[in-house]
Amino acid sequence: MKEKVTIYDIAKALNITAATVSRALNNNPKISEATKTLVMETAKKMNYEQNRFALALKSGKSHNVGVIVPFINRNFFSSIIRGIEEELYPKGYHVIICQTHEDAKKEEETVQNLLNAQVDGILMSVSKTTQQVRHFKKILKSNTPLVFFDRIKEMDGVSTVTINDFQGGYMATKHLIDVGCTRIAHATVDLALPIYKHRFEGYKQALEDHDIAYNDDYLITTKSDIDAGEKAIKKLLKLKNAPDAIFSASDYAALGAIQQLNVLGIKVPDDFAVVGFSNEPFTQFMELSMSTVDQSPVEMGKTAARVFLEQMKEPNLKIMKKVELSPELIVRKSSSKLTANNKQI
Amino acid sequence: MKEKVTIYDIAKALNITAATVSRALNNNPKISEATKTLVMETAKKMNYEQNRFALALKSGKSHNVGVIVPFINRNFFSSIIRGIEEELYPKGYHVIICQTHEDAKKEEETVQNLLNAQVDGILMSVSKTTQQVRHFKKILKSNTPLVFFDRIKEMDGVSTVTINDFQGGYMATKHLIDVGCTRIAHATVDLALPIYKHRFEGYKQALEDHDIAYNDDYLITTKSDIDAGEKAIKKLLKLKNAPDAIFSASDYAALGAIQQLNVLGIKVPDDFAVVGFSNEPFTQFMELSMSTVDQSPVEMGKTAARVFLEQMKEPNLKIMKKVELSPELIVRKSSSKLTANNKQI
DNA sequence: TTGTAGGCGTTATCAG
DNA sequence: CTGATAACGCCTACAA
Repeated sequence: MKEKVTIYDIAKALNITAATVSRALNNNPKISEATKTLVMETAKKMNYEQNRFALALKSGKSHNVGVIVPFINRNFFSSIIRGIEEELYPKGYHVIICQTHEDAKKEEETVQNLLNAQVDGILMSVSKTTQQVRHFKKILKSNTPLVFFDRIKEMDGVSTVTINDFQGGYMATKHLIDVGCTRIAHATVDLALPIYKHRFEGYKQALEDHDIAYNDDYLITTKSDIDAGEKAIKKLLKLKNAPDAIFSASDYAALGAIQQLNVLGIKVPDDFAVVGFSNEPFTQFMELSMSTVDQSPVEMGKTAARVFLEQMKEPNLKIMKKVELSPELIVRKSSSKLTANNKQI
Repeated sequence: MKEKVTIYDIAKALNITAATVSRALNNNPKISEATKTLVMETAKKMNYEQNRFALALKSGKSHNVGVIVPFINRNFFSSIIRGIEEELYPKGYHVIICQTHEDAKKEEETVQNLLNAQVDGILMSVSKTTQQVRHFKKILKSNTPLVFFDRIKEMDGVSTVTINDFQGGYMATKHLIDVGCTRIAHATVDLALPIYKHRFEGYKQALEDHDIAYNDDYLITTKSDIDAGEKAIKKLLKLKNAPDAIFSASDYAALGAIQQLNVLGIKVPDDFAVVGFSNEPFTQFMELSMSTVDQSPVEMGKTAARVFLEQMKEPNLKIMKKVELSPELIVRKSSSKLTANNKQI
């Protein structure tokens, strides 16, 4: 009952040869319809299942793709993975997931590992600590399609899917200006990483476009957690000319900021407006819901998957595609002043 | 540069035979240390990587495990997956993830799919709509270890990892009684599913143990979303003898309940206490943070993975293990009345 | 201690 | 249209 049935078994049953069975199963045009249907039927009858290993050995394709993210249980990443899975499953690919824990070394090791496993492609978001690109080059050298999403590393031959972080930063900042804020601080995480750099640049550009001088004191570098947000507020409020708003590149830091503002008795949004980034689920469930920038992660995952599929279609020519999705500003209570010409969501 | 080097290549380079190379690489005791190290070295030098397909074809083991969940981007599940990955990766297994979207048909198909892919085991949480067990039997018949986590189906030969939902329901309800509530409602999702049934039974038992009569009017079946929670509150408050607390088997419904209570101007927790279930991340970030029951999902994933590994160690004997983790009551503001003898977290 | 040969399940090439 | 055969890369009796 449990022994696998092979094409030989069904060949024997029909008094033909395995090659014919194989061809029939693969819809080879030079097989008579008669035997084709005959083979198909008995195959079904005998519960035949193609052995993927044999196929993989022969073809060199595993029909698996590797996905590497820092942590799986971060909503942003798990949503991307969801998108990838939904796009790739119908095409017969399985998704192998690995996490780096933001550790460059683990990332290198994982890449090597997936390469050994002969995945047909690697889709990944680069760890924060990654400096080297050696392991990425190895992927390319092995002729395996590589797609970066969100956290990218500029490299020749690698496709990327990102959102327009500049635009996101711009929108968030412009919104704060629109609701009447004039001293807008920015909390970033690490300006060495493109995503944060672009958000910062968008912030700066929005200020400039509205004749607000950029103030270095208002730029604060924090970790992406609640604690960091609290500290940031403490520090900012000590300034002579304290800000009246903050655009945080991290929802978590923004949350910490709001909590600290509450502690200090400063009214959000009236006395201090806050906008985060990422649209983490909790932002909409907070009593004082948080304005933020949505990155449509599921869509991002689907897009990354589609880029990979395109690449698979043209195995001989190197495609390098850069897709940029548009962020969406979501205005909620934390920045909804009555003076504003904005619509509440 | 990109052609794979095989054991034949390294055999040729050393003027020995591939078999010897294979043995050396596998640390076969009947190979001289001299050739062993020699082989090892040149293998490294030539960047030899074992072809996993060939190995898989020969051994029948893929070193992949399949994980099936309803949705990947639900914190509970992604945390479980995180635990599984962290436990299995060091042992050389890769984790393939698939989602059912709570669709029984998709679940069957996915199982079949993973079986074809010859995964070495399947770890899964059963879809809400699943009635049949045909596909599970197929897994067992193929001699593939099967581990259910959280959402299980009682079946012979299947290991399970769950939390003690009865205890969770009991703790939550007892806590509400402790803070002085006497008319405690319960929102469930589907009593046909073991997890919800057990939570309900815990609820009932706690009432009984404290001499509170169970009231059928207080049992309300909702979906697991915000909307459902709002409706539930509306319905409950129409009762002649309206409840003064609710234990919801879903954090989302609990959230909806709190929101609706706010709309109606009913003070939480003083006039109406709320406890949810699952400890979704948003529950602690709400302005009025929500009491809930934590299920330690990462630990659950790790445990499921360990159960799988045990099973792999003893391939000949059928192990059937039932692990039950303890839930943890997390008391937050939504149920922290001053009258209570509880500690705030 | 090492070599030889066969097989894991498929597919591709070459005949017929 | 179909059959025979080799090959994908590795492992393992069996022989030497």
